[in-house]
Amino acid sequence: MKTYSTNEIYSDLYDQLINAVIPAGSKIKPVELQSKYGCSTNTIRDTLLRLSKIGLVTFQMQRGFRARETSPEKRADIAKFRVLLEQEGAALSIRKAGLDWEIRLNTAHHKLSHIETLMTKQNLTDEHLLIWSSAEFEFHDALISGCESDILIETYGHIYAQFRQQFVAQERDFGTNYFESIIHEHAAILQAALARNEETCKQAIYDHMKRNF
Amino acid sequence: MKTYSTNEIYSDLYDQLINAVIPAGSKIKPVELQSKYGCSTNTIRDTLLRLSKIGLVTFQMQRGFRARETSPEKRADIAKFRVLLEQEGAALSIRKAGLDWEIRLNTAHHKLSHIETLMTKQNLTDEHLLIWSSAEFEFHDALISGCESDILIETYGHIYAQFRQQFVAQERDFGTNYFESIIHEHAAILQAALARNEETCKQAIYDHMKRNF
DNA sequence: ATACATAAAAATGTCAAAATTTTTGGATTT
DNA sequence: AAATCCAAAAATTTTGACATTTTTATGTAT
Repeated sequence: MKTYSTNEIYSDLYDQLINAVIPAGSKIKPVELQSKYGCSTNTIRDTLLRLSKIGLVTFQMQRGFRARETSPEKRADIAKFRVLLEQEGAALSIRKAGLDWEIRLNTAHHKLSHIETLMTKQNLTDEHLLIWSSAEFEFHDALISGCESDILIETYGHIYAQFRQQFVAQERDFGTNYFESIIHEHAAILQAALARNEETCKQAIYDHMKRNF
Repeated sequence: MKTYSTNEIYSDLYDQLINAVIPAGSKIKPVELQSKYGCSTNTIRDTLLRLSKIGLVTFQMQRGFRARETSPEKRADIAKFRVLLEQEGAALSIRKAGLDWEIRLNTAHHKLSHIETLMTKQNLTDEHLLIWSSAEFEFHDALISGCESDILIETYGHIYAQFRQQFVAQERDFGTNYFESIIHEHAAILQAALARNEETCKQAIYDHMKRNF
């Protein structure tokens, strides 16, 4: 039987929350996870407290933990907030960042579009989805990485995680069309960013997200 | 000797962090707090993990806890991010909120301006500062309360707390002028909000914060 | 003196048991 | 049938001891 280090417990739970293996809104009981991870309930508690920092888990005194709730309203709320942060982060990057940023963004986009092209041709496994998911984050993270605001980047990371949590269970109807659309959307964002066109870039970010409102 | 409930430990530490009794950047050792609060180190650890959710405390595996670091750059960063969130929250409130919001905002402003007027006349005790601080938050919180975005409101709360933590130690040179200035700034925000003028309100928010950039 | 290795001390993390609180399910009353 | 009460069960929190890791202090070699 596999034994888990605390960090492994953390990232395993993280993945399960992100991929809705632990469904949004469901109760999370330390006792039930104890046997799986081979540790005490306290270690689980500790880990869940750390996950509550990024908002994947909610915590109430004497009532324990839950995977963060979801609803159509909450999904729209997160999506809109993500747009606000990403637009600001991208605009600041466009204004302030240098060549490093352009290279980083380009690289991230290259990886992402490679994976996305694959995914229009093959039927998609969970494995693919996991790789895609992290590549997508890296692209968006690269986009805002030149903004020179640590707190914006930190907060965006939390919101992106929550966004995944809320939507992943939702859109299992990916289909070929979906990836073909977002290939173009990501390309539009990249192009506007490299052209240093703030308004076009903001618009492209909005267009990329608007299906989720 | 006073005994503390866990919630009291939490809010006591919260206050100490907000008011820089625990200075920004300093190490926080559970063992040292244990005797003061009359509990085990684990309970302190638990509480500190919860405080790290709102960003007042940073945590690193195997390295324990610190009050969040401060520096001129970090202060400017937090202040600018606060402007972003508050401008968006206020603009959405202006667009969406109804009479309830106006009343709530007006009430909060009334309280705040009363306290601030007092503070131009008397010399200010820590007691006053504590009351002012919570009234100030209530006003800004009321301003964005009509935005219909839970995640924006939640995040704003965290950022506001961090803002206080970063700045309270800084501007001990309050002086009479300071309160006379912010009385006008708060009034300008209120007036623009009630007039439903988004751009003016955003500008007033910016003006209120710009001394901190 | 500087750098490196090592031992002692301090701090942090993990555990299992005990104490506390909440939830559950059945019996009783309205 | 709905609401209230109670006791048993389950879940959560707290504790103190123990294990691990990091930090500090000391001594040795370069």
